[in-house]
Amino acid sequence: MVNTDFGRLQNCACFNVRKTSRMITQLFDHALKPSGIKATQFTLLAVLANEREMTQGTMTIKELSNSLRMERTTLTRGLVRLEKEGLVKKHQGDDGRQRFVALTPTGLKRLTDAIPFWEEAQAAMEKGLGDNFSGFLATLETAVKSQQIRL
Amino acid sequence: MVNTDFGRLQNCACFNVRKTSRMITQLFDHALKPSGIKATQFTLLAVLANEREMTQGTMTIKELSNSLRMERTTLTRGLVRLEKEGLVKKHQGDDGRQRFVALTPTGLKRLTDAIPFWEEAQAAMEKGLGDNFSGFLATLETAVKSQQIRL
DNA sequence: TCTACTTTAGTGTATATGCACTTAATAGGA
DNA sequence: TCCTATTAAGTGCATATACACTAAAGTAGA
Repeated sequence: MVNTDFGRLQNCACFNVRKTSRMITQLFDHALKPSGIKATQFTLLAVLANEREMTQGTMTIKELSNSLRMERTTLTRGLVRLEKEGLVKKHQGDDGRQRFVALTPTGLKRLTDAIPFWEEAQAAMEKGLGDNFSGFLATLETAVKSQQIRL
Repeated sequence: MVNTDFGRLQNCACFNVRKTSRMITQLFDHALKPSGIKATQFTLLAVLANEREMTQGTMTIKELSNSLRMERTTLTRGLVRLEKEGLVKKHQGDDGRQRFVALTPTGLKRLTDAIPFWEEAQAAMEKGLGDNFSGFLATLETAVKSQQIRL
């Protein structure tokens, strides 16, 4: 007997997280419009800025990819675009295989200029979710951690 | 005084939901591999199957796009691919502007064949999140609802 | 030191996503 | 009835995403 209750498929974790992701990405992209960068690019620049602040150093593509939990080759394509705009720069280290990625001064400026627009979108989410906001982030973190096998 | 505390950017709702979305999508795509469809296509077929079951009818592109909260043109591209594979079919109604979309028998079979693989991935999420699973879905729903202005 | 394995990054290809714009069809009023 | 506004869908273009594969560099053992 084949199960034809398709309604339960609407509880699909993938469908729901992607739907939410689309909505939130549109919100952030819209808010960031005046800054000239998209939400994903903002994220990249932010991680690089934070890393520079914390370790005074740069990260390899692989380290960045682990940190963002983004497929390495996806990251490569994004960095190419940022590099073309002069926002990041790649350096070769002692190990000739590795590429270290760092913000340029232009990239840092672009990021800091974008922050107020990011704040708008982030505030909209915080307002919308109210007390649930930190729970929202925590839940996402839990979901990611729960499947950390496939890194 | 410029704020240079980039650490707080890691609480970005967009970054975190996209990260989670990437992880979960990889999990589902991997599980669905033997079925020959990807997670997003599974979602599309599932919504169409559910709608057929519920209303005996078909949906227009616009209705589908609202239901999935997916930009209409994104949906159009996805449907073209599914139509090429013979999984869905578009029909023109009385209103010549509208296109009604329906599962084909092949599409229905592909979907039902894929369900066991979907169950695997869904079960992995349920196992990973444990008691938090329903809360996870509820949180995503809340986030989407909280910004429903931009539909 | 040579060779085989491993590690790091890039390419080819395909899907997913959405904005700006266009096209086609309907609706509604003068 | 015609003209204009609205609505539904499609196209051009660009970014995001990831798998399979390739290339290059380092590692380690015979």
